[in-house]
Amino acid sequence: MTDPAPGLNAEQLGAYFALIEVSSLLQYAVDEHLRADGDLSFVQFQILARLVDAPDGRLRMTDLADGLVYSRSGLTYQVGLLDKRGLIARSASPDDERSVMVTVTAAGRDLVAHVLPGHVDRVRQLLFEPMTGTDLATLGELLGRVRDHMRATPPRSAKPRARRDRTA
Amino acid sequence: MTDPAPGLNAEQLGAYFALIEVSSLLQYAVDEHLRADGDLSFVQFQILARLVDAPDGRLRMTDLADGLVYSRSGLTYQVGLLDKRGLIARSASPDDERSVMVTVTAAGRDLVAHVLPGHVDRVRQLLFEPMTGTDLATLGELLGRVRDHMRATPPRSAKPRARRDRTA
DNA sequence: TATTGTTATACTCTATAACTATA
DNA sequence: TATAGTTATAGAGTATAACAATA
Repeated sequence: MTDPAPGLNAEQLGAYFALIEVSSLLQYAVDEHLRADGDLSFVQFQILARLVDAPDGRLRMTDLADGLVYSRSGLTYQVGLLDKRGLIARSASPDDERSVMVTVTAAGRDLVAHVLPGHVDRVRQLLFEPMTGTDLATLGELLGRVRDHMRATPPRSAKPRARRDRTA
Repeated sequence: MTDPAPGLNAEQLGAYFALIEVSSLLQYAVDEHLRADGDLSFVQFQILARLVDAPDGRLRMTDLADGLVYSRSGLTYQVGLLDKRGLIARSASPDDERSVMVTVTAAGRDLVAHVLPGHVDRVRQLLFEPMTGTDLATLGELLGRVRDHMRATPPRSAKPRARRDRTA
């Protein structure tokens, strides 16, 4: 900072900070709405949304953990909360007895449907209102590319379970 | 989702999700590094970075709270932690007796300097590696515009203190 | 032996509300 | 009365490690 910073120029720094700030503000606004309108945290909403999107509304715990930047125990905790509220159901997987299938219930789908319009409103108002169609296409392509790079590159949240060499 | 979602088309949805995912992965990686290399959370690093950037390395608590999406008490807590470690110092403001000036200490500057190269490395590797120069310029301009829009538009984190009508 | 998931636990963080002091 | 900041408190969330069960 101050003087350009060793390695990132001013332009890069600006883009980096803007990204952090934009996503923070967006998540803050979206989280606030989800809690008020559906008593859901953003993480819980993401879990439900993924399930609604999945074939038959079902995913294994592991499939859920991937994609969400999340520890296994954290996911168990959140899924447990959703389970208590009857928004999802857990069942044994037929193929692999170790796995747990998570399925959205009708109530879960209803809640997502209830919450989605307002959610989308906020996103549109905050994120997309100041964009042109060209902006949108550019941003989507670019961020998609970056995401793939991040997912592919090096250390993922889905890091090997048994390793503890986190330098910490 | 599934069917385009009421109000956001597939392209918008993709950009939205990519943004959330990219910033989550980035923050996760960056946070991990900061903790390992400097025992700092991302929030703490942001506080220090803002101070290092400020004239005379000083800002009022209120100035710090703006910009960071943060409650006042949360900021007091984090600044308190930094204070205990001798990375910042607090003092009364000469002009306004109510205000508290926060100043980075030499130790704080040293720590930022120590941590910055690795921090920047991660950001560059994850975020900027898959970008062209044009991409960078575009992204910076676009996100800057969106940020200004978000800051200007409606409800900010710096929301009026005395209001409690949060629909909650 | 590796993988899936849960649990127990300990801790960090965050927000709300009440409070003090100054403008 | 409004603003700046702190504190007490209480709760949500997260991660680590240990554990059970299946592959």
